[in-house]
Amino acid sequence: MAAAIADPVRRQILVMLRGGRLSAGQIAGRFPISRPAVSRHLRVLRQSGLVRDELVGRQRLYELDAGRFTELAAWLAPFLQPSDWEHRLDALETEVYRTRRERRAADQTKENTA
Amino acid sequence: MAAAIADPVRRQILVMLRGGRLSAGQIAGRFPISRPAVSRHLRVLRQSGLVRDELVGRQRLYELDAGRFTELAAWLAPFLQPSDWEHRLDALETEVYRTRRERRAADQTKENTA
DNA sequence: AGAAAGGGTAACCTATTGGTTACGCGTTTG
DNA sequence: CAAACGCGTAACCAATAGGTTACCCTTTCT
Repeated sequence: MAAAIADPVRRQILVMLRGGRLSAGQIAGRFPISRPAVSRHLRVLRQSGLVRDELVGRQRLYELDAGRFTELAAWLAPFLQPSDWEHRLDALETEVYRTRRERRAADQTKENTA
Repeated sequence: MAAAIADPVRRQILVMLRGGRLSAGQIAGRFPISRPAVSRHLRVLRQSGLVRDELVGRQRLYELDAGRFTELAAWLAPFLQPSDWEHRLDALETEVYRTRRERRAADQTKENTA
């Protein structure tokens, strides 16, 4: 799976898919290489599990599979320093951190009820 | 740099180095492949910047270079879901999170003083 | 039904990679 | 100072990866 992100074209594809689902043709159209070449990159990504595909009519739509990225992050995490995590925390302060506290509070309530 | 972690031997080496500095010979000794083969993997890791080396007498000691892992994490982060970060937060609750809050408090104090 | 569109697979070629053995060079040791 | 140690590099070889063109299947349009 780590080998899947080794190739620059495949990394590009992953970044593109962050913007939403794309068909094979749309993806291939954005690269200077031939369509079959892109098709094989897509196969590698599929087999690595980083990407999922669905057939819709005569086209095949691709989208990210978030689960696998979590595995990558899990492997990477032990190499990171605490300060790295702090930066992430800063970035997500308003997003995650608050909702997290809110759910905490909710859980507290439940515990008291139970 | 992403290509550096594509190879399983190199990933193994990185994991080994998490335990501290190791000489080239110590690293090579833990693999079934020949020493020159390992030596070239080490060169790839060196050139990728994930690893630093220092010559000590007639041996060459290797250690992780944390900075590059941060870059990897930065690339990976946009692919992760908020829930992933929450898990990390749980794992680091006592480590980072508390000291973070403590420093926050300290900064607050400074602001009031200034 | 036939033509066109979307897209994967096969066969093929070249460049890269990862392994091996042979070798060279600086550092330690007897 | 010579022998031994630690380790990188060079030359070579087989396997893999990534590109290309040619081909085939399925779905849509007329």
